[in-house]
Amino acid sequence: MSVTFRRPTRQRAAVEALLVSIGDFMSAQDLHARLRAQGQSVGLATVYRTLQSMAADGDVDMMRTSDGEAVYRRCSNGHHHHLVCRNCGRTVEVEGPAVESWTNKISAENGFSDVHHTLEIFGLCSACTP
Amino acid sequence: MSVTFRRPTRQRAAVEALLVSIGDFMSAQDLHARLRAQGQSVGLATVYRTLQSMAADGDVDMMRTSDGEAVYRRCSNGHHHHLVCRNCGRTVEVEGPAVESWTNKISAENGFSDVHHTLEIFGLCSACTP
DNA sequence: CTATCTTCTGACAATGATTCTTATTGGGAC
DNA sequence: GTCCCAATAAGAATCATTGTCAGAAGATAG
Repeated sequence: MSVTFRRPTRQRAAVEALLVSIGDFMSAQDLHARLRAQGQSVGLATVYRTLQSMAADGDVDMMRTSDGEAVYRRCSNGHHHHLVCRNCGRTVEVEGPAVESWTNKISAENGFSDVHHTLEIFGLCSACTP
Repeated sequence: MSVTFRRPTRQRAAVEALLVSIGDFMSAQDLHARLRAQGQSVGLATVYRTLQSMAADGDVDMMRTSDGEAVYRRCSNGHHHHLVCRNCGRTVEVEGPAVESWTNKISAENGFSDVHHTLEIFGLCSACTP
């Protein structure tokens, strides 16, 4: 568990605060636009770098939308997955101990080590079901 | 199961043949470069369009690498997941009925319908384990 | 507090995958 | 063969992401 030191800067604080206030997945571009709209002056590259370091530290959760764009969210700690509404974007965090053990078993059976996995579920939430 | 009609063209055949002969995941860019190297004249946009339609028809399997690039592979039919070596790229297809039922259960519990999911496992294969 | 060391940041250029545009081609029904 | 329309080629355009590098701002020793 490498907990690299990060300097507390205005920009880092702004990104974190915005993530907290939104509480939902957002792309780096979107985050940057909102910071600008708030009058906060933060560079786009900085937003990217900050999100990457936060993701590396486990402070935010990163996932890719179906078209490959990276989106980030302030997240509870611990490994979990997402149930995402493909219509309204609502996201539910879910845990699956059974999935964890399954991936470990499968990996071991095939001689794979040092594994991690990604699992996302896309569908229509109750509000968006016709 | 919507089986849209596709015109049998030289380009489509070339893409399919190459996917079969390689038998492993490859990006659209890579596929295009190889076709060119073989002397086949196929446009890049055509490769993209062809792969997209093939993926839509279920003829190939699409997954995204950790850096967001889409890669495609001629695949056995049916839903399955992948165990990918992050060092050498070797891929093993795995099936997980338990995972399927788990995602269905979770989705139902949260009121989600019409769901699909993505699951990829990344690790080091036995040959690449130090 | 000041000097200094280092990391972080900002502006913009560069990259690279993917999509768009438009004129052209070729499959297939008749 | 002829006509129609989907498929294609070429390159431009888009867009997320990363690289560059000089300057700014925390940290820390003195």
